[in-house]
Amino acid sequence: MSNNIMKNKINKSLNPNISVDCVIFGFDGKELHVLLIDRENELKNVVSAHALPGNLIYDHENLNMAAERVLKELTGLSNIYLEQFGAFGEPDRIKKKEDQSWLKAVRSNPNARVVTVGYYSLIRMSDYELNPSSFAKYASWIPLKDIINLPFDHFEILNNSIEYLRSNTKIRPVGYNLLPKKFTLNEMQKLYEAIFNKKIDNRNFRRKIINLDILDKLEEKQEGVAHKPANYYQFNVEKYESHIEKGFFKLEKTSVDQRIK
Amino acid sequence: MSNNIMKNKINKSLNPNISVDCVIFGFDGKELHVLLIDRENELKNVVSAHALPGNLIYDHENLNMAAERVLKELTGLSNIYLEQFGAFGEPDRIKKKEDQSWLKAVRSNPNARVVTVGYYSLIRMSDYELNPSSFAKYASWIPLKDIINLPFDHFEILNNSIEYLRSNTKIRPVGYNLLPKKFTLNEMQKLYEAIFNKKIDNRNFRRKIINLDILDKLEEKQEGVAHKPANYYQFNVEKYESHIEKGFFKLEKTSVDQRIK
DNA sequence: TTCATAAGCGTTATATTGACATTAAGTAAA
DNA sequence: TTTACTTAATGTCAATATAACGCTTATGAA
Repeated sequence: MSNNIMKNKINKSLNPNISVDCVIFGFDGKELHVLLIDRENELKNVVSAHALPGNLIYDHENLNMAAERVLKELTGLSNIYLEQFGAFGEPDRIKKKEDQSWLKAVRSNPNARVVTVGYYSLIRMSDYELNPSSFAKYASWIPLKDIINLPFDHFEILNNSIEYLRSNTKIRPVGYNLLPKKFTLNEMQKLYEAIFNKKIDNRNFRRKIINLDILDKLEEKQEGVAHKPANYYQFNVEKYESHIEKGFFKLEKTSVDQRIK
Repeated sequence: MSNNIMKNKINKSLNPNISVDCVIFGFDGKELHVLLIDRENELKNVVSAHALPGNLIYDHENLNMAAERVLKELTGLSNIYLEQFGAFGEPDRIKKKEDQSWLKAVRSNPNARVVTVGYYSLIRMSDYELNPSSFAKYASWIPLKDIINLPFDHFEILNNSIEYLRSNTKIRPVGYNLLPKKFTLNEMQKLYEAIFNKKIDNRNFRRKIINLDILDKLEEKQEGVAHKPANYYQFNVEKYESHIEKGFFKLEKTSVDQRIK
């Protein structure tokens, strides 16, 4: 048989049994958001308009490539570092009644059993929210706390990704991907509070972060704020990288579980 | 074994694109071992006789069930707690030339693209090595350090599982599943040294473990050993469970990388 | 001028860590 | 029965990290 024909065939074929789903976290300085696609563009009358960006993979691409491609196709985002956090394979995970009409609309084999691989990423919302036209028609940032259900097993996948994000944050600094280039220590603290949904003592947080020696203090300060202006900081990439493998963040005992007001 | 009958039966509902592979770690008091199946029972002339126990999943079972079933079918082990540690989906992961004959022998669709989900577990070798007849014909314990290659991407999967095991061990005590019911503190220390492949200061290790307050000191001592007999300890399951989420183990700086003699 | 708001700082008591060396208890061999 | 051998078991100190805690400062708004 001809390799080329074979190849072309394969290249175009979506594998009916394997998909990827992406959980993209964004931070706006106050709370965590998740990037969800808006399925109303594809079909009216779906029960829940939002869903995680995800789709079947091609047989010629690996899982990372698939996640990057799917994310780009569905949200316009590209060059995003994605990290795998789990595979989800309940046999009935896409069998819910309310999900069938959408499945039939977008899948050529809507009854196939699909195992999905979850990827997650942390990005600066500000890098993308300024130019929403590129993808806002199909995707939007939804505050994490407002997401109370999702189609298929996406809500479970989302919860898994949060657990993963938290345990990741305990062993490495995560702000580099989520915060703007320049940020204040309080913004950083709020990020950590948002991730853990806990309050953190500001004096201890500052001391810990400063002692990590991964930030450079800039000359610049906030302007136009009705309070003492905060100093801007930025990550020192070199030092940051060298700390990534060391493990560094523990919650203190007093940062008990409590909703942040 | 009636390979053909099995094959035909299974084929009706085996998903050709999704498999699970299991990395079962065992500890004999000295070093880590991995449970590998012996493919010579199925086919002569394979390049590497050993492989991770793994196979395609059924469409009616979830990933955990599949891993448990596959493990039991290939090694005889059952009631093993398995934990997922990653999905592996390189398009060419089962395309190596030397793996094709074996694939053709055991798969009805040997060219299908397969994404595999890795599961791992830690077990007491002593629970199983005493009764090898149950599975030793098809599987055997291989010292981790002796495993230098494996078919497909199994070596990469194995290395991933080790990384996972290590980071897991840093945040929770792992001995419960690997050590015998009764064990000495030195056995436990050797387990940690085996996992991290580093030497640990015995005084500091003892202090840390004792301070965790997850062990009960038994009245019993070693007998018949040509040195001061060590005290036996066992896990206090209640305390152990309550510590699991707390995170507890850090390597000290002096435990630099070095082969244990 | 005062007010409201968030920024930014410091100390103390406690707990944890790492580094390090000697004695104890048993078996085996002489 | 003495000695040798082997692994078990223990203690301390200095340095570091942690948690708890309240007041002052800089700015824009009223």
